[in-house]
Amino acid sequence: MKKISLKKTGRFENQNLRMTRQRQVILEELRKVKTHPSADELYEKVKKRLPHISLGTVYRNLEILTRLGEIQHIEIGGAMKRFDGNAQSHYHIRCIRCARVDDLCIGPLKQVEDALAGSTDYQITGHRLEFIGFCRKCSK
Amino acid sequence: MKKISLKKTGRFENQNLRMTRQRQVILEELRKVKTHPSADELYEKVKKRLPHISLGTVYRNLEILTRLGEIQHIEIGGAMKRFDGNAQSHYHIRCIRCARVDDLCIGPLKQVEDALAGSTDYQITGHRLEFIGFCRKCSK
DNA sequence: ATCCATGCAAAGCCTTTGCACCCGA
DNA sequence: TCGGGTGCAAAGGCTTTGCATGGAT
Repeated sequence: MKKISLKKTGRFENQNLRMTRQRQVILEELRKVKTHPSADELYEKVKKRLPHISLGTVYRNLEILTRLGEIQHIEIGGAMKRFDGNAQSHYHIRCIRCARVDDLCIGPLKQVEDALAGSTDYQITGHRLEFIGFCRKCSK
Repeated sequence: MKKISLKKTGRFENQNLRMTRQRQVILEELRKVKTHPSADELYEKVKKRLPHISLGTVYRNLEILTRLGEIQHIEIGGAMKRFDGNAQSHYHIRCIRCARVDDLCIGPLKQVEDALAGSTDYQITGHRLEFIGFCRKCSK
């Protein structure tokens, strides 16, 4: 497998970060798969190459790599669930900074699901769309 | 405040569910606010009217009400974070039944953010879109 | 009178964190 | 060498669950 190098980007050096064996393997294993593993699933994969790695290290590195933009979280919102008394289909917008969530008054965008036509073998039942940005208060 | 009645829909009776005072108040309080409270925040509100209610009851009812379609969760994905080795912006599709997540090969839909123009005072920085449905295996 | 729902508390789960030692640059 | 990184384990925070009791129909 081609060894992944991030040195050219300078992302690590510029932030006083080091490329440890653990970090490298975590990144390689995540890049290798097409699935979207949880931290624990990735931990299991990495452990085959580095049997003594700890789950905490996996978490720490995933957080760092996400911050650097090398990988991404799949998830809208935080770990804490939020509830909406309005069961009607509508979209939300979330503030990056203060985590506030507001409703949007635009209705379901038909073109969204249309755009998907033919490019998946899933049987689509719906979609969820969330915008992110800064709320008025946090824009200042 | 207008008392909420779900009896006309038969949603409760048909499923051998009962409309308890706790369930009613939880639903009323959630309908009353425009924010999107977490379970705990809602618990605090409900507790003002029913001081002896337990957090567990709030959780149980939110789960039931969501299942009935009376309210909705705001959150894509589950409580467990998932990671993607591809930091490029792309969309995901998630299977309702087995929770599997796949990438979609359609790029960012420009019209999505365009559709929002003028209907929010947020400073938009991006959006997240996730489709939901049944994967091929679970469609059978 | 049923049996679903509740309150309480314990258990679960995923994630974060403190600390002493390790090691990449 | 030096300070970021690691392993380990404990702590955290939110959510779920077991159980005896309560209450809606």
